[in-house]
Amino acid sequence: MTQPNLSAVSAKPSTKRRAPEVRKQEVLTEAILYFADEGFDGGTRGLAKRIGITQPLFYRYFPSKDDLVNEVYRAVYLDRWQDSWEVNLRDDRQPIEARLLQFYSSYTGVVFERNWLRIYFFAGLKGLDINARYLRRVESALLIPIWAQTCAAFGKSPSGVNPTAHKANDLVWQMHGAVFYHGIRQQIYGDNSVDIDAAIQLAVKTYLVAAKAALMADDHT
Amino acid sequence: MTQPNLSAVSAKPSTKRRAPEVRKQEVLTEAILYFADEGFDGGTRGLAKRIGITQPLFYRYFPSKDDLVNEVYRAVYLDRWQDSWEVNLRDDRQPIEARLLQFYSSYTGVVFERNWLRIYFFAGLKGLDINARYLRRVESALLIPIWAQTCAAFGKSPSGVNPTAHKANDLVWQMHGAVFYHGIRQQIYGDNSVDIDAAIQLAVKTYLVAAKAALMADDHT
DNA sequence: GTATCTATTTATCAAATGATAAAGAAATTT
DNA sequence: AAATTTCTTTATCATTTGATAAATAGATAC
Repeated sequence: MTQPNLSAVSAKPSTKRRAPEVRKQEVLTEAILYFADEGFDGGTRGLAKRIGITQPLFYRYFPSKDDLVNEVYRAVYLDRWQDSWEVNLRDDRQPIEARLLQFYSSYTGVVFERNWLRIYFFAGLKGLDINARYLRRVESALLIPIWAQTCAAFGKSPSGVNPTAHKANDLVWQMHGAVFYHGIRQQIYGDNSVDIDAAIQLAVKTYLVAAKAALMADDHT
Repeated sequence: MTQPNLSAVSAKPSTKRRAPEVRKQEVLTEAILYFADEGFDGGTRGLAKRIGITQPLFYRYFPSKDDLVNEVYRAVYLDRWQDSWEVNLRDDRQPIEARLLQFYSSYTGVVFERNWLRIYFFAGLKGLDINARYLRRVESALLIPIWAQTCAAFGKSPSGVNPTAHKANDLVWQMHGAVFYHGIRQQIYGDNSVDIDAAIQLAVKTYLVAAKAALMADDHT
């Protein structure tokens, strides 16, 4: 009945024992990749296999799959926000165009990463409030400051501006949307003909021209 | 053992017998709504309940769930393409601005419908080629013609244009992306502060200004 | 070296999934 | 009205899912 040699041959040379914090971090790191690939309906067994552990081991580190998913969110969205974005946008030692180019270069470097964007859309489709919350932060911490800095760069005060037919931030949203759309095409649709840098340059340039025109139009501040 | 009255009371007054074509269409129509809500991982039992039939009945009309899903795609994407888009964009009896406004009004009316956009993203995340195929059609049938018409409107020939730092269609992609992004915010993220019409007007206006500048810049045709 | 602790696995569960076969019921044909 | 066709349901299956309990095995303490 006993097969002493078989167990010695076939068995697992792989999984070593880890310190709890190490293992938990390892699980979380792999979970990000896994859920980005499979969506949140991806099975815990598939994830376990990818890590090289057995499926019930999750439940020592996370009470339920939902808890794991929530930690994935936190890791992806909160931890990857860079405060330097907000700081650098306000640094008026550099011209506004340079600041915008630099910001979008850094921002898209984070946001147009496959995991980030895919998880973002999985969350949006699932009706979670992650996206709305994130967008609110983007608007208040990034887009509104961008408009304020743009106004300042052209010697205007944001409050005194009377936009012709659109709300003040619409131009910023337009630039942001144009850039973001290229990331979607690249990462979600798998279109590899997209040139992000070119898109950023064009969007920023177009934005500044349009903003200047809008700000100079009502020249009676 | 027999409960004659119970069956008469509780039983199903709902499901009537239908002609095959009618039922198949009914299933397809509801499947679009259902998969747009739940994603393609939504269960066949949930869909059956929503229609008011039993789950095995699907397999009389569709060999497998995958086949049903494929018919959903076809119905949503192929059947909703409007040839008038291509025609009207080329109708130079109207100024280019009016044509663009009219086109995006009609286009977003179709594409920014909840079902359409959600299924589009579910497909994209699942790695299906629907999106890439659709985008190729958008580019060849809509965006490239838009650029050609724009050039014509400013008295240029598309081939003779030497764009400064970007490819010829980048400006069109930028406009398209800015508009599309608003649909995403509205339908995927559930942001109801989005004003699509305003976004269209701004995007078209900005595009035409930028295109004019780009076309007039290299004035040596 | 034995005992204790804890990280990991094996075995297992209940629920849900896509799918099939056979039974039932509403039409239609004759 | 009986027979036949076909639309629909009931019963059921094999897999897969998230999750738990008990057994194993690698550490550390004594």
